[in-house]
Amino acid sequence: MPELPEIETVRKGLENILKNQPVIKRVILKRADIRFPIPPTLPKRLANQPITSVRRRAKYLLIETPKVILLSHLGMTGSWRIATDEDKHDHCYIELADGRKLAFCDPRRFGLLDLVEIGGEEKHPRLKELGPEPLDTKTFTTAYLFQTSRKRKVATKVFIMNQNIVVGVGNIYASEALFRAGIRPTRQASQLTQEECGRLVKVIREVLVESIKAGGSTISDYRQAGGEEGGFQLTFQVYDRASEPCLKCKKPLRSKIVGGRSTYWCSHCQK
DNA sequence: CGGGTTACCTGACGGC
DNA sequence: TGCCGTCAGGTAACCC
Repeated sequence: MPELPEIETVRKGLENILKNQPVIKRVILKRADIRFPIPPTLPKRLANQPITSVRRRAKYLLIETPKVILLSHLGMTGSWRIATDEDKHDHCYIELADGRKLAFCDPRRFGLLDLVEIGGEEKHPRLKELGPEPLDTKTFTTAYLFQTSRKRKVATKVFIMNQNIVVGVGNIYASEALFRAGIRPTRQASQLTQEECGRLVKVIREVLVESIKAGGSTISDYRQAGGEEGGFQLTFQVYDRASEPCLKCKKPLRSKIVGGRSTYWCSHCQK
């Protein structure tokens, strides 16, 4: 479901919703596990804590309090909302002292809720292996991508979706970025030239930034934290457009499974 | 370790 | 109307 632009859009929405630093009154878990067990101490540790900030690392959201950080991942179908109703897939409610209630909902339960100790982000098992942020021009560079790809035999699409190489790129933006870069998804990562790595770095950043500006991509269930749909799905050039004409050359777009995921490209425009 | 496959889970949709 | 197969924005646990 959500890739970097969708998570960043949710982060901004939550930041806006929580900007007055509301105090958490009570946390209610509706089940003990989602994909992994939720720490049983989570409700107690968050109780009476003010929410001081909402940050993002990769596709994870970090809701910060002075004593502990609530880590969440939305998996394919997760969402945060101010709840005015109950959904059967709500797994956690955060009751705020101002009377509002935050709900974490995730029908497929591929998401995650966990705690991170203050200052312990580098040690957390889900965070410690993550690659650079694609929007950070200091760490996600042409030289970095070229060097890390040298001995990799995997398809370039699989390579850029590997969160240990670069974070935030999922199945949609991988296809979109490769189209923009003119690189076939199936090209071995080790075959990429330095120049191609430079184009990839540029277009990955470009497509993510454009999508964030549009509020992310809504396919079916992704919504912004305020419930609005995103708009970037209207600008997809290849994703989910198998056999439709390429917007550059008019040839029918191709699709096949690469690395277990549906993949779309133009065999004329991408080499 | 790198690379490939499968499993996890619910729901929507299309074909019969 | 219903049943059945397929697919979905992610990731980690398995294999070799």
